[in-house]
Amino acid sequence: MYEILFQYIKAYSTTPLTESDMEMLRNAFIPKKLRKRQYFLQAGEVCKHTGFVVKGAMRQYSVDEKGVEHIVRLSIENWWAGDRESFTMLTPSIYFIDAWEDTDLLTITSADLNGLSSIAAMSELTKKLDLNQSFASQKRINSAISFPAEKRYAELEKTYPEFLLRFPQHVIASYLGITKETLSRIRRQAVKK
Amino acid sequence: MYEILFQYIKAYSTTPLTESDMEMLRNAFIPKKLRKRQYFLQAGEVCKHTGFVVKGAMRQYSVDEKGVEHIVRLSIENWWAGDRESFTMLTPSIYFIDAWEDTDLLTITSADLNGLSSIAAMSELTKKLDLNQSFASQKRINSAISFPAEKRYAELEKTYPEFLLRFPQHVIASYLGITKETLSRIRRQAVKK
DNA sequence: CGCGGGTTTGATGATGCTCAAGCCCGGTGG
DNA sequence: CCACCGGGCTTGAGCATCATCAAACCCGCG
Repeated sequence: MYEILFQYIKAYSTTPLTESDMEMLRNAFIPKKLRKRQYFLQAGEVCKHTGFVVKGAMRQYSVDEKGVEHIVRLSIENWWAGDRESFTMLTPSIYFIDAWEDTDLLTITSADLNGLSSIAAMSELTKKLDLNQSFASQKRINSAISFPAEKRYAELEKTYPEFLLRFPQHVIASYLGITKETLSRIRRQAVKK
Repeated sequence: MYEILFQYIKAYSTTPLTESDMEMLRNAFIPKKLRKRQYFLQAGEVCKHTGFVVKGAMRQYSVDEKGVEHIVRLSIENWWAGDRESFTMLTPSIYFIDAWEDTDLLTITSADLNGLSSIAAMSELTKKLDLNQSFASQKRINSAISFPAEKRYAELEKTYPEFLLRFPQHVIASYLGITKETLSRIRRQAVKK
């Protein structure tokens, strides 16, 4: 279980992990299993843990006043789940996070994560992740305001093809900010070409 | 000129700036003046400098195949201008950045910025900025996929009222991902209430 | 006075949503 | 073995939102 996390950290960092580093990581990260549909976070709560997805798939979404879900983030193996803002600021979240498949996580609290900053590879990792997150967000904002639904779908297909295999269409539609009906029609058009 | 930057850094950090810190900052940050409409960055270039806005207002935007501008970011005093991804990865940018008003910047290269990480207040600052950027992006994505134009405008009015005073409506419209005509009509409706 | 930049208004049409119905398919239980 | 159910996907009709295009207006400024 932890091996996967170690591999992941190594892949992201230039400095190796010592045996004592790994010991610290094993102590700080707590395994957690979620069954399909089980909540990892509910709106209104503070996101006390962030989770590394060892196996499974998760959704992060807001729910509007009409009860419609709007998916802001999807996570599968080797991704993270958690509301970064709530987690670091310890403020109540506006998002729900739940498991879309049965999922194995390695979870950690904000305090424990800060405690790991002495591990060079970890501070390197969190910095890179924050940056990558930033870049991805910028692009998604640009897409959202610049392109029609059809193009955004094509882009998703290219950028994260894994998502299309792991999540049903209505989830993908919500991620793109459109309805499942619209996505269905877009795909029919796309096939024609 | 540098005083404003120092004040800004102090406001964001818990550690004070020493005289030698300030000396380093003065050496690393180069003043630059831009006239209205002058480019700070053009698509295809690598964003070699990021700029702290001492005075003025700037736009960052992409241009689609029809030649339409899509504004992804607006910066005024005490904000930063630059394409974070291109700047840190040294890859060509897809964005244009130009001055909307005559603008005074303090610019710095990626290498020089890294060199400043020895100043505690600076590494604290960049970390906080990255995080804030992350949070803001997440919210904007959520808005873009969840809410109709009218609500997004109301949100902008609440979050960044300064923007409405500094930029003309067609710029705001582009930032919201709608046309100037739509924004004009939205505002007429809003006044009625 | 005329010009340029910005805003407004109207008419028309595309895009995407809502609601409703039907289909497909892989369970589950009689 | 089949009936039924639930989840997901598709299709259609009507409607809301927003874009496009074109024209007019407003106003500060040379």
